[in-house]
Formats: sequence, structure tokens, C-alpha cells
Amino acid sequence: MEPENSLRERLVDVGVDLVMSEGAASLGLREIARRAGVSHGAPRRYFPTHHALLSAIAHRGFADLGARFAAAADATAPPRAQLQAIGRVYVGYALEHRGMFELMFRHDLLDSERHGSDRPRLRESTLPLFELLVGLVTRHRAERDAAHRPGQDAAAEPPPAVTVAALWSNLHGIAQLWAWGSLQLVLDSAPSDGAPVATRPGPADRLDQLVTAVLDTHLGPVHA
Amino acid sequence: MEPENSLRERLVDVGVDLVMSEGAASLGLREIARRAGVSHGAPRRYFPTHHALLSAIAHRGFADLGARFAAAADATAPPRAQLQAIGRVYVGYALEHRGMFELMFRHDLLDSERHGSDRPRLRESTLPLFELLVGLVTRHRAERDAAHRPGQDAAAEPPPAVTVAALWSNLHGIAQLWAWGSLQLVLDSAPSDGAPVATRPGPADRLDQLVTAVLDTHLGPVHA
DNA sequence: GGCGGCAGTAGACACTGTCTAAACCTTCGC
DNA sequence: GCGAAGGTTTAGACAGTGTCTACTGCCGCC
Repeated sequence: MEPENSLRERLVDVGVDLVMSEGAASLGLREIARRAGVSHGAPRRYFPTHHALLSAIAHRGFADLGARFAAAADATAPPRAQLQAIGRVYVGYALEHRGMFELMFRHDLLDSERHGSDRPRLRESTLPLFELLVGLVTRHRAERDAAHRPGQDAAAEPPPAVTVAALWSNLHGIAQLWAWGSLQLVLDSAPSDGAPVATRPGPADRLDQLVTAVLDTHLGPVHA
Repeated sequence: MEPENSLRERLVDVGVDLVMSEGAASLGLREIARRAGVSHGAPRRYFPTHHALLSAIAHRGFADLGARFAAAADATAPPRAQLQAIGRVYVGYALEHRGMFELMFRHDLLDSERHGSDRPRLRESTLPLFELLVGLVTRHRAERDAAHRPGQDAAAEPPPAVTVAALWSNLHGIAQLWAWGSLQLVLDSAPSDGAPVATRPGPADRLDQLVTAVLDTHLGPVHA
């Protein structure tokens, strides 16, 4: 009863391990089969195509990310703190598990093409995560406005969904560009300002500074 | 005299055309050679490996993008308007030439690995573009502060380089996620607010709304 | 006890990127 | 003008890939 459909799970397990340790480029169909101890034709019984297997692996990545989101969002904390924690988790996950993160958004490797409109499509995995963020932003704004004098400025804030989309995109872009190497280069070239080399912040500090700045930018000033 | 090193250029030309029309997945070494009318071993005389050829193609993409930046940044316009124009150009380029944009940031296809520290590395192509933006942000802030009453709030703005990195990442993330399909899904699910379907904004409008909001968020309120 | 069907195997096929040896073609020295 | 030299390009081999198909075990079931 417990091994269920053994090989199917085992292939995905092997794929997850492989992409974590060796990167997305090593996820050959034959390589996965080899490491699972079966012949190269075996996966075909469970996954009609290579892309289908990769999609199943990527799906595990989204599930993992969702679990980390839930763990980071301590419901007793104020919404703003939760949003910050989630933001850090997102960037941290992308950089810690580069291969998996890359796979998750490589549309050319996933059979997301609209050939069958049914089935649990992969893109929709991000929807619940998105809605969690929208709820947090809404709550955050409500609490902020309650503590503030009413009838103040509040010059036409964008709707929460737009703010969340902007925030998400920003974190995603940071993760991509940082992994690609462009941001390090670019942040190291400019703002030295004559500081002694010894006290100059390291790359990890720069990244954290950037993430913090982005969070503040999208959620409004920390205010008081 | 004019054809110079004919085949080298021709291979890159063919690759650019191919990636524009068929996507990054169709950039096989043999396919490029085929379309250039030479045998599959010919490219090797000019590009030691497949990755080297792809890197040359991607380099053209960065040059193209830089030219569009320059064209969009009308020096007589205020810096803020220039920044907005550049931002729109970036997202527009990414969505209009998906294949090229994908290739440009596919580190696994480009031989950007630090095996030789010389040579024009691909990542550094983004540096002049970045510096252009830093200059514009600096000028924008200077003009804004000059028109404003001094000694005002201005609660600890991040340095220009950080603001530019944040803005760039945001545009990049929007382009990625929009191309991936997640943002459409997510922006269509939430903010209908009971508007009649006929007047509901189309996807292109939603994207433009998002880009505008992001620009405002990072550059500060349009103020007056 | 033979039988059906499922799980997995093994080989073929077309294709890929890399490498090597052979042919080609231009250009220079005599 | 001719022959040798050089850099270009070709064609084939090689290992590897994803897909497809025929085949083999093996299990439970009537």
C-alpha cells in the first residue's frame, strides 16, 4: 500500500535530487532512468514525453516553495513582516536551488502548451501563492490606514493585485539577474563612494540591501 | 573588402533571423549551418563551440537593445520621461523578440563561464546601459530637489545604483513572468471589481498599467 | 494450468554537437 | 605559368539524445 505506483514517484524523486545537485541541464531522460536503475524506455509508461516528466519535477518545486511560504508567514506577525519574510524566502529559494528554480520557469522544457485545457496546469501553481500575497497586502493597508489620520494624502495607490504583481516581478527579476551575474557586476561598479575596501559590503550584503529596498519601495515607507 | 570575414557574419545573421522567427530552441548548430548554406562542420572554423556562436548571436541582441535605449532616451526630454521611455522599450523588446531575449539571459547556452577572464564578456554588455540609467536617476533627483523646498522629508532614499538595480530587476521580472504566462493569469483573476466585461481592460492594457505603476513606484510620485 | 495484460527491456531511428582527415580553392614565390 | 602552401570547407565517424516499437518476463485470474 505504501509504495503505491513505485517507479513514477521514484523517477520524480531522482529528478528532484538530480536538478538540485547537478542543475537543469543534467535532467536527461536517459540519465534519470539510469539513476533510477531502470532502462531508458521505462519512464515512458508513466510519462508520455520527457517534458511531462520534467513538469512533474517542476511541480514538486512549486509545492516546496509554497510550503516554505506558509512556514515563513507566521500568522501572528503583522502582515508587513510576513510579506518581507516571504520575499526573502522567494529570493533565497531561487538562489539556493538554482537548478530547480530555473526548471520551474523554463517554459520550453515544460509541456505548458495549451494542447489540453484540462489537467493541473503548471502556471496555476502560482495562483494560490499570489492570492496569499494579495490578502497580506490588503490587510497591511487596512491596518496602516486605521492607525493613520483619515482623509490624508494616499494619492491613488494601485490596486493590491497590481502591487503584488509588481512586487513579485521585482523579486523574480532580482533572483534571475543575480543568478545571471549582472546585478553583482552592476552594484559593485557604482556605489563605492570612497569607502575603504575592508568595510565595503560583500555580495550577500548587497543582495540583502537590494531586497530590503525593494520591499520598502513596494510596501510604502516603514512609517511609524 | 566589403564582405570581410563573410561566413562569420553570415552565421550570426542567420542565427539572429532564426531566433527572431523560430525561437531559441531552433538554434541548433547544424540548423544554422544548413540555413547559411554550408556544411555542419563549417562554423567550427570561426566558433570553437556551439555556445560561442550562440554568444555572438546574443551579443547582437544586447547591441540592438542598447541602440533602442539610445533612440528612446531623447536627451531634450526630462530625465523622468526618458526613464519611462526606456522602461517601456525594455519590456517591449522582451515581449516582441521573445526568442532573442530568452537567449540573451540563458546562461546555460552562453559560454559566460569564467574560463578566460579576458575577452568581451557578455554580462558586461549590460554595464553601459546600467550606467545610462544611473545618470538619468541622478539627474532626475537633482532636478526634483532643486524645485522642491529643501530640508524636506526625503527619508533616506537608497543610492541611485540601488534604485536602478531595483527598477531594472522589476522590468526584467515583468517581462519574464508575462512571457511565462503567470502575470496574465494572476492579474485577470483578481481586480475585476464588477466592471462590465466589455469595458474590462485587455491584456495589453493590464501590462501597460503594471509597467506604469512600477515606474511610478521606483521613481517616486509624479508629484508636480 | 493456460491465459491476458501490465511493467519493463532492448534495439532501431533520426537527430544532435564535437572531432578528424581528406578535398578544395585561392594566393604567393619562383 | 606552375607548383607548392595555406587557410577553408566538406564529409564521415563517434557518442549521446528523445521517441517509437517489438519483444520478454511476470503476476493474478478465471
